[in-house]
Amino acid sequence: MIDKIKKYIRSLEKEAIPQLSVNCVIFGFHEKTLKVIVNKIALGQSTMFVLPGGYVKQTENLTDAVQRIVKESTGLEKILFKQFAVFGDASRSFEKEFKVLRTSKLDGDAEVLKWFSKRFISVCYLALVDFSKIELKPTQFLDAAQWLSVEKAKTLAMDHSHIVESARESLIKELPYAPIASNLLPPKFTLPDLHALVEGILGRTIDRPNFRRKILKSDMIVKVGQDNSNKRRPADLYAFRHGKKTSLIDEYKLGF
Amino acid sequence: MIDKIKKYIRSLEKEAIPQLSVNCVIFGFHEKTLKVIVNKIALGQSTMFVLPGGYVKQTENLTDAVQRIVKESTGLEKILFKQFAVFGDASRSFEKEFKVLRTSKLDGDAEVLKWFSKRFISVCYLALVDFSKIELKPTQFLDAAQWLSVEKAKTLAMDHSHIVESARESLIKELPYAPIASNLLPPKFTLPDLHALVEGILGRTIDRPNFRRKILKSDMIVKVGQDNSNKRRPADLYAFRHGKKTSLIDEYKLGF
DNA sequence: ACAAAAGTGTTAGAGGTACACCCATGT
DNA sequence: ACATGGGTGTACCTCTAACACTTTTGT
Repeated sequence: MIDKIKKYIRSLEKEAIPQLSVNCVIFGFHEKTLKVIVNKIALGQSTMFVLPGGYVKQTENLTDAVQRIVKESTGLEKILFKQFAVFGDASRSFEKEFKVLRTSKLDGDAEVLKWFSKRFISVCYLALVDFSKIELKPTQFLDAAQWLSVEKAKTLAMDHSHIVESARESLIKELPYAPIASNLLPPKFTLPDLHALVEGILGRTIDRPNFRRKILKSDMIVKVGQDNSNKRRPADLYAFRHGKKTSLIDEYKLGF
Repeated sequence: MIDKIKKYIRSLEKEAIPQLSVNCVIFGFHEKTLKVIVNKIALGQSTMFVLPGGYVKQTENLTDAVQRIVKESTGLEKILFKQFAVFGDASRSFEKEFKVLRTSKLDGDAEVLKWFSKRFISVCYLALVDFSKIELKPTQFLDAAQWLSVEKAKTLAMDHSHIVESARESLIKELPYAPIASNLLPPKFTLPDLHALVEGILGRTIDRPNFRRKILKSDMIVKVGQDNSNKRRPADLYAFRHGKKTSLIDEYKLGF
């Protein structure tokens, strides 16, 4: 294992841009909750959770690196993503995290420790995926990824919790302008679904009747059937009209 | 000159993060126009304009690098700035720009050419300054910076025009949330000034009477006197109440 | 007196908020 | 029948957009 890691590090030193990484906050929506994908790292007795991420090849565009990383974790290819922040303070490295893992064999290895103690600048992207289409996969050095509710993602390694928080803020700011909902929901969905999603993103309640009217008047969704699920009164199913606007408000109003 | 550049490059190779740079879009407002600071590079017969920028030292936070660069160009220290995008496609370098400068001695120098042909990832920041406080200064390798109207900043070197355009979009999106106006105007200003500023940022007209009412009702500015300027009817002078909200709308409404 | 820019008033209509109410289904 | 969640109606109020109007200055 350690040899495999060393080999990987050496290949990065040749191919990758030094001290630069990419991290992805991959959002999904399930059971009325906004969730993100995290990777579990278990070395020795300690475990920690990190965001999916990786390095950028010299010959690779940043966006291509993101697509590669998202595909690794989710199998999906053409999804919506957006660069939202860069984290790169002078002290930003995995050095602390590595020193905590006393029980790991890696701890003693100078070459590996040195690599992970380097300062890294991370360009961060948020990505939106349809939860129901995702089959989480193990990646090269990690166990299978897993979903974690955004509310519970407060104890990730290094600054990754901050990255999630920042991604969420960015998502809120983008909500009015970008087709966010249509990327987080399956092709067919009910209005209560959409309502819960928007409430989940904003972190507050929205009057249900008013929400319905606003969305319906905007003309961005069409009724496509009935919900066959087995609960109470069946809800109408809707789909976003593609080609039409799919953002939740239609222009820069900004209060003016 | 060329030796000085070579020396600089060698110092960067020791101290700076490789392939990473910082660029600043420094906005100011003057004569009812939104402007940005650019540097003129004159080598041989050709000239080109670039955004203020520089490298990040290994031991330096990104924000410290930005402050250093802004200070170099403007002399100002505590100003508002915000990271808004990263540009870093695989083909992003100054190679083309350098090859165009046939008449320059630098063109023939392999070491310098190689340095400037490297792929660079640029973390971009927008900064807001009070135009009236700025005294533009020449920097290490450049003539004095100069103000250029945003509308005319379409032909900067490499992708710098795109960076400006992107900064402006970001500024518009931030307008409702951040204290933008108070950083672009002098401490005392008239309502017509503020009106023109917002129109300048948004790139469209706003009904003057309605604008006045909206701003005044928001309670974020106070009357502090009369304008002593020598035109027509004197306008009232206002100042932002610090401590109070200074953004143009007060909360995330987002259409809901 | 007149032009130009600052500042005030007014009105119709759109949009937001809050809440009461009706409807369809499973148990 | 009744609880639950889906879906509709409506009244009140605020905000917006548009434009007419008044005021204060310099010439």
